[in-house]
Amino acid sequence: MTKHTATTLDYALLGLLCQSPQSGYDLRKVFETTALGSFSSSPGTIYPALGRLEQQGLVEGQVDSTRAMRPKKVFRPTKAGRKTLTEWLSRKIDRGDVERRTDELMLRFAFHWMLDSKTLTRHFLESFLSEVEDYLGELTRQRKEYPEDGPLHPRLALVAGIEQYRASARWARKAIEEFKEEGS
Amino acid sequence: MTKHTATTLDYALLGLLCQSPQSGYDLRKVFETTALGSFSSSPGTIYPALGRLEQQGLVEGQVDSTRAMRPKKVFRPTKAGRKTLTEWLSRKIDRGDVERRTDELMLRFAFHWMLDSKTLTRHFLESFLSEVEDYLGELTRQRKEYPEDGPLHPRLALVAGIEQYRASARWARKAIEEFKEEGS
DNA sequence: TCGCACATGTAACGTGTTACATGATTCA
DNA sequence: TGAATCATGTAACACGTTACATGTGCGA
Repeated sequence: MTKHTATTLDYALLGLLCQSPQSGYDLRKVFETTALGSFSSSPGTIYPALGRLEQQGLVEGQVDSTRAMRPKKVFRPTKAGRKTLTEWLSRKIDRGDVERRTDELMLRFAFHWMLDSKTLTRHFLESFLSEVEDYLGELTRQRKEYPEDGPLHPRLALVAGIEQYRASARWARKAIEEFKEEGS
Repeated sequence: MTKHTATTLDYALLGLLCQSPQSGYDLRKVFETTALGSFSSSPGTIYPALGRLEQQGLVEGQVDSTRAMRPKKVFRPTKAGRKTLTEWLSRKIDRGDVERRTDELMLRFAFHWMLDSKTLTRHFLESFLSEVEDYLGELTRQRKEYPEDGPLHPRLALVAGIEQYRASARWARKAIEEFKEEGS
């Protein structure tokens, strides 16, 4: 029950378990076969992480008793686990998140269906967009201030970043539209 | 001199020192004020990293003797250091790089000016583009196979990823044009 | 003289990476 | 019988994060 700060992987696991209870092995397959791959690699990370979550009382695992031999420990989130996850989902987005943790933000967004609230999702997208636009301003300024005679490659790398964030901004604007309608 | 595997931060430091010799404090400011911020935060990371690089003989630091009191250790890359860096710059790009280390790839590209070879840079961009297109195919397939009745948010998160990689692909195509001309 | 920017470091801690270890079940 | 897949873990290691420690020089 000790209060530890959870890592991105912890939240990813928690989120997946909220979708459907499953074993460590099942979770590994999800990471291997989907775009979530960037959040974990292998047994050495995932099993200890599940153990930690269990110790903290965020998930509970029970050995599947139907199959006698060949144990399989199926984990499901506890009430505290769900609360921790939703707290994370609704956490305020800051500059650091968009600067160096965009992937984590997208993970958060993916799990937002749990909240089942168009308002909260819209709010998430709007503050995401606002931070992205802010940061885009900063990047654009940096590109403008880049010395004319400086090497070409760093400038292009900067442009690559700008284009990526522009793409994120466009995506967010479009997504906001999808959550504009009234209702749940 | 022991052979250790270098981290991204190590290469970032090495690359910056190839641009101009400077102190740990100077380097920290670079990380704080530019888009490179995602690669380091603070003294606790950067000074130990410099120490490691020095032990491995990749950089050498000498205390600025002009200022009597108030020491300032200026680092510059050794020949081995430059070699390590260029080896990294010309390393083959694989799927894992585009899947989970795009930022590192952009860092590599930024330092490509050191190689001073349009051919190598073009080659870098072409294989980057090819891997990105490959991965885009995979992501698109995942989106198509996503169940119709599945939750909306994960699908949108997937689309966000797709759009980001599309932006990268567009950027790469444009950049390749800039390195098409004959010369150096 | 008060505080800020300069300038360099160390220590504890946790976590990801990599590699290894173990054994059951299924299928060719 | 051998290989691949299912299924869960442990151990060594290094790195990043965070917080702390220390002291100089300069400007208000």
